[in-house]
Formats: sequence, C-alpha cells, structure tokens
Amino acid sequence: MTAPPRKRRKEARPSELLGAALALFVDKGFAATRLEDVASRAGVSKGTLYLYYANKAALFKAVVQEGIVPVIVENEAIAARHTGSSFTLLEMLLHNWWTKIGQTDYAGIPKLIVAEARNFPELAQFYYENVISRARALVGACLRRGMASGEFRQLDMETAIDVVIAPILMLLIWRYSFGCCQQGESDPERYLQIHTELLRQGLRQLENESQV
Amino acid sequence: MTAPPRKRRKEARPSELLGAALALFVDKGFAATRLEDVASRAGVSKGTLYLYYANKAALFKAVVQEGIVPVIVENEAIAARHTGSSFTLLEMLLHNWWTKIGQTDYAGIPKLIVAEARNFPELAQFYYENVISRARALVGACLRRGMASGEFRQLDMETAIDVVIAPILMLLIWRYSFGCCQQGESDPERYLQIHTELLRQGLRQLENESQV
Amino acid sequence: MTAPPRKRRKEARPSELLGAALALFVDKGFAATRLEDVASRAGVSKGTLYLYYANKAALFKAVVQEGIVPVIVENEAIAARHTGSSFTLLEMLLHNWWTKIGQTDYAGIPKLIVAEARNFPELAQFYYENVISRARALVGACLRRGMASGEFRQLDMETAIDVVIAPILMLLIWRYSFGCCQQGESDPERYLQIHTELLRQGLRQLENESQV
Amino acid sequence: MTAPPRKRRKEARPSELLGAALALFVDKGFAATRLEDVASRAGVSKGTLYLYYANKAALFKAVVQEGIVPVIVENEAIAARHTGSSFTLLEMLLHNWWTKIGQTDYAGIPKLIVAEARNFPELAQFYYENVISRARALVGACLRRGMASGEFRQLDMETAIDVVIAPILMLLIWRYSFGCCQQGESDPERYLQIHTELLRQGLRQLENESQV
DNA sequence: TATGAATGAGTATTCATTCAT
DNA sequence: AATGAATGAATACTCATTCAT
Repeated sequence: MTAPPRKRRKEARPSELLGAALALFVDKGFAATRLEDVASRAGVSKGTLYLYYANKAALFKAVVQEGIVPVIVENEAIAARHTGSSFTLLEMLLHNWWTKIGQTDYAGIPKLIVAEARNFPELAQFYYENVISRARALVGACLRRGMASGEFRQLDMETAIDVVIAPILMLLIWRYSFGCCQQGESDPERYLQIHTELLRQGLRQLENESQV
Repeated sequence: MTAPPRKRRKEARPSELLGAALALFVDKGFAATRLEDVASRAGVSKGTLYLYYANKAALFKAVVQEGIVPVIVENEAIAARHTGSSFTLLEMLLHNWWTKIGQTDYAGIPKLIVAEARNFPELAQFYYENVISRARALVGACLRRGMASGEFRQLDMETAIDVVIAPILMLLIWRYSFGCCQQGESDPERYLQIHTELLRQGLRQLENESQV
Repeated sequence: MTAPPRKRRKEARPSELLGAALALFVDKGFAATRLEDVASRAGVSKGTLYLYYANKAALFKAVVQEGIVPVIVENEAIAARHTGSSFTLLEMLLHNWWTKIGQTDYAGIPKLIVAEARNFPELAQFYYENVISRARALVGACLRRGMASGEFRQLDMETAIDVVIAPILMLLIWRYSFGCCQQGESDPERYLQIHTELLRQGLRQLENESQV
Repeated sequence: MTAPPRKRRKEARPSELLGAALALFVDKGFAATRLEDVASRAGVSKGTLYLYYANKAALFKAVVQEGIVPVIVENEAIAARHTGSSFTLLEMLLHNWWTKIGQTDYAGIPKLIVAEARNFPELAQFYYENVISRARALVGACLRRGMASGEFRQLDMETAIDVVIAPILMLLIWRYSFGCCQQGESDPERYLQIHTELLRQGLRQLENESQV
C-alpha cells in the first residue's frame, strides 16, 4: 500500500530511456522488445515512457538519432578537414565508427535494422536516409578522392564501397546473431586488422599498373 | 476419375507445404509468418499442417533440411571428387550455391536466420550445425588444399573463409532487407563477378612472393 | 489443469454471440462494452468471437442487420400489400415495430446509436442508411398516401414524419437513459396509446377544413 | 503593466475552464473527453484543473450548475410572476430555454446526459434532480394552471409534459447525433414554429368540447 | 488423413488522477 | 496558486496450438 516514491528526473529521463531501449532492442530486436520492459529497465512506469516518446517507432528513431547519427556527423567533419592520404582517412573513419559504434551497444543496430527492415518499412526508410546513404556517400567521397589522386586504383564505385563496408558490417551482424553459437572465441580486433590490411592491398594502385 | 489427382495431391502435401512455408518465411521472417497463411497458401487447413510438422520450428527445420542441406551435400560431393585447381573448385562450389540457393527463394533464408537467431536459439543451433559449420568446413578444406599446393598464399583460415563467404552472404542479406528501398538497380551477377575476381587476386600466391 | 470442455456449435454460435452482444451493447453502449464480456456471456473465449466477427464494429453491424433490418423489411412488406385506411397502416407499422423492437432488447439500440454516432461515424452511417432512412421513407410513403386520399391533412412531410416517429423514439431513449432514475413507474403501453390518439387527431383532415 | 491582466486571468479561470469543458463535452461526450484537452483549451495545465474541480464528474456538474440551472431558475421566476394566458407562458418558457440553451453550446448537454446516464449514474442523478425534475415541474404547473382556467383541455399530466418537452429535446438530440449525417439542411426555427402551432391546437380546449 | 472450431496468453497505447516542486 | 512529471489500470485484437469430429 506504500506508493513507490516518485522521482522527477526530467533532464535525465531521455538518456535513461534511450539506454534501456538500446539494450533491449539489440537483444530482442524491434518487434520482440516490449515497451514495458524498456520502461522498467529505465526504472519508470510504462506511462512515463510515453511522455517522452510517442510510440515504439519514435523511440527507435530517437535511439538512432542520438547514438548513431552523431557518429556520422563526426565522420563527415573528419573527412571535411582531412588532408593527406585517402587510406589514412578511411582508417580514421572506420576507427571512429568502430570506437563509437562497434565497441558499444549500438553495434547491435545494424543487425536489427537488417532483420526488421521488411516488416517495418518506415524504420528502414528512416535508417536508410539518415545512416546508410550518408555513410556510403562518405566512404564514396573518400574513395573518389583516392582514385583521383592515383592513390587508389579505379574501381566500380558501388562495389568499392561494399568492399570497404562489408567486413565491419558482417562482423556486427554475426556477433548479434550467431555470436553466441560459435564455439571458437573470435577476436574482432584481429579480424578487423586483417581486413584493413586486405583492403590496403586491394585498393592500392599497383606500381606496374600505374606505369601502364 | 478424380481419384488419381487426389492421390498425387496427398503425396505432394509435404513439398507443397514446404514451398508455401519457404515463400512466407522469406517474405515475413520466422516470427511474423502465420501458420494459417502457410496452410492456406498450400491449399490445406491449419490442422493438416500439424499432421506433417509438429510445430512452426519443425516446419522451418524441414524447409532447411529439404532445400539447403542437399546443396551442402552436393557441394561436399563435388569437392570430394574434384582434382585440379583449388580456385576452380571454389568457383564450382560458389556457382552451385548461387544456382540452387541464390537464384531461388531459399536465398532469403540466410537473412532470416541471422535476423531470428537470438530469439529462436534452437533454430540457430540447428542451422549452425547443419549448414554453417558444414559450409565453412567445405570452404576451409578447399582453401587448405590450395595453400598446401602453393596455389593460394598462407592466410589465417577463419578470416579466409569469411573473405570467401561474406560477399555472397552480404548480397543475400541486403536483397532481403534494404533491397526494395534502394533506388539504383543492382545487378547481382555483376556484383559476384567482381567479387570473384577480387578473390582470385586476393588468394593467389604472387609470383615474386612465392619465389621468396 | 482440467481443460474446459470444447463444444463445437458452429450453427448456434452467431446467434448466441449476437444475443450476448446486444445485451451488453444496450446496457453499456458501444464504446464501453468489452468484447471479452460479450464472449464470456456467450460462453466462449475471446478468440472465438473473432472467428465470427472481424471486430467490434462488425459485431455491432451484425446485431443491427440481424435484428433490426428484418423488421424494416417486414414493415416494407406490410406497407406494400396494404389496402385501406392509411392511419390503420400507420398503426400496423408502429405496432410491428413496438412488438419486434420496443418489447425486446433491441429497444436499446436507438439510444445507443444516438449516443455514439459522433464518436463512431462509420456506425452512424451504417445505421442511418440501413435503418433510419428506410424507416423514414416508409412512414413518409404512408403519410403521402393518406394526404393524397384526403384522409390526412396536408403537412410538411419531414415534420410530419418526425411527429409520427418522435414519441416512440423518445420513449426508447428515455427508458435506456433515465428509465431507472425515475421514481414513478411509467406504463409504456398507455403512453403509446395516448400518443397514437393524439396522432390520429393531429393528422386527420378536419371536416370543415376538407370542405374548404 | 502585465500584472492586471494576470489577475483578471486568475479570477476568470473557473469560467474559462467551464467554457472549455462545455465545448469538449458536447463535442466528444463525457467519457471520451480528455481532461488534458480541457485544460489546454483553457490555457492551463492539467494540474490546475484539479485545483478548481475535484474530478471529471465535478467539472461536469459545475458546467450544468453554472450554465443550465440558472435558466431553470429564470424560468421559475418568469412563471411565478406571470399573469395571463397559460399558452403565452408556455411560449415564454420555451423561448427562454431556446435562447439560453438551444442557441448555445449548452444545447449539446441533453444528448450527452441521455447518452451517458447509464454509465455515470451519479451524473444522471444530479441532472435529473437539478434540471429534469424542475423543468417538468415547471411545465406541469403551467399546464395545470391552463387546465384549471379552461384554457387547456384535460390531459394526463405526465403525457402532456412529454408532449411539450419532446419536440425541443428531439431537436437537440438529433442535432448532436445525426445532425452532420443528414444531407437535407434542417431549419430548427421552422421546426419549432410548426411544433408550437401543433401544441397550440393540441392543448386548446375546443369550442364545442368546452360547451359540452 | 483431414478439417476447422476453439482456446487464451500476449502487448501497444490512453488517460484520469496524484503529488513533488 | 500553478505546474507537469509520474503512475498504472484498462482493452481490442492476433495467432500458435489443440482437439472433437
């Protein structure tokens, strides 16, 4: 009969809610996450959640907007002010993504969105416009820059973007799907290092080719 | 005179059900597929479905068992009897996979299983054991063979397997998630051709390296 | 742990469900009626209700369609085959309505629809087209017939229809709103008898008027 | 210089709240009106509403008390001081009701109370005691007076009261339920005029009858 | 074999009311 | 007096599974 103490934390609520939502979204997926669980994980009631986010889709969009879009923005800034080797830029972009996304709970979002895109086209559209197309544009610009300078060899652009993005994407998708099924302990850092090295070789203008 | 078709019908039930299940699973995913829809697409009642498959999970496993595992078995046979270039073997394996899986509705299964693995660990386990681990073993054996013969350079095995599998996997995942969101028409054949070429260059023992 | 016995009563279900729905709709109104209560009053589970009616609105429409529209149809038939006094026809129509609607649970529907029309425009539209407009057309035809024969005096048609319908409508609305609040026991039969008498006087062509 | 308007504001709060409540109650009904909407329409917060009215029911009662009961009181005063024709008194009472209620937003209250009486018996009881019973008593007294003086013929009292009240009540109920569904534009003034005329004829002591 | 009627657990969202500030 | 953050009860609809026929 003792009413639970009401705490007013207007400032802190949004980030607490987004944190709880992220944790559950990446664990269960979008459809299978119950908003009641999000609320209770954030220490509030279901109703409180709706004070901050109009519905489940809005909550998901906020998670992406607050957690992933800023990293895109950062990377756009890094690219804008970069002078020097295009491959170094590529490394910086991937490294920042890895630090801010790959090493946090946000790492689960790419698998989630791939998994639910068809059943929630509105979310897919949002993610495509705000994350995918911007990320691809960024990598594309970097590659174009390298090809123009002769640092990279000429490649089909869309395929080249895939080649850059796929390894990190596969790593994240795998970790959040079969990650726990796999017996052998995988070392993501080493995996990425190898792929970066393959990338360097795959992209670089070969000596004798450049001379042709 | 209507008896014979009725009989044929009866014997065809399982495959009709599996066909309907496959179509809906790859369209909606596992959780979002309604067994009632599967049954009605196969032209039977919901109850009949349960005469053949104990539950939704059993139905899914049957789809995999009947449609995907045989391709693995074929590929194992191809590898067993192959003599000659390891890269040619790799091409044969990928080509068979592409023909039997990539160009059929089964192409949607990899995305499905990645999407639902966490929420249905039993299915993930089944798929991992019956498809993933066997496919990786097969590719691994092929790579080991090529490395032993000097055709391929020495690479970390797990990473090399990833490098072989990832492009085709990404292609399928993408097609069944953002495929329809994307404006530009993508040409999967060309995409695969490019990746096969990159693969050839990435794996081959370079002349001067081998001389060292 | 003993599962409740499942009874298959496909034939009887619809009328049992409609009966339960009618009872609760007229008691609580449309919005305040819980489908779970309808189901349990009919002795079935919530799910079963949905086997027969797609949703709450469909259930309501079925109640009207099965219980009220047939009375309209009957009255149209009565009017079509009637020969003789127009006032007698009017009495027959009102009497049939009173017997089939006014003395049954359907008597609560007019109040319900008036109460919820604004919040459920789709239901209002359905009821207006299937009941109200047909009932008014029927009364209108009867009045026109009496005016043409000189039995009734000339009156504005819409108002005349109101004058005929209003007393019985008010009676029903009152019974299902303040009926229980009222201390004095009201006698609906006597009320209607008085109104019918007033109607006879109000409609009839006065002797001296007809001579003018 | 902003202080005075602030003060005026404060004193005007209750009537602003009652105005907002009236508008929403007659639009949505009692149950479907959200107190948050009432508050925001009045330009205050939800909490403030509760400073003035203990709950939704109290708010509704206040609307009736402030807007409808005074018209009853006025009519009681008109009747108390009236000398002359009873029918003229009836016309005055109806006219005042029409002006103060029928031509304002309060016109929606009769439909509301009829619609929600059963689900909110406390409100029904309040309205019955403060409005309905007093209005009927008033009309009853007027009719009794006319019957005593020989201006009206002898009629069953309750029925006679119904005859007087029903047309105006039906008009208001209709306007707030199917009013918008109806294609033909109805003219309430003309409707009332016709009914008043019918009333005059229906109530008056016929010459030859009075002579009997 | 085949049917399809029946079940009931599961969930996003709303809103009157409370209360800390 | 005023705010608005917080609460939690309440409800339509879905669908995997069961089972009587």
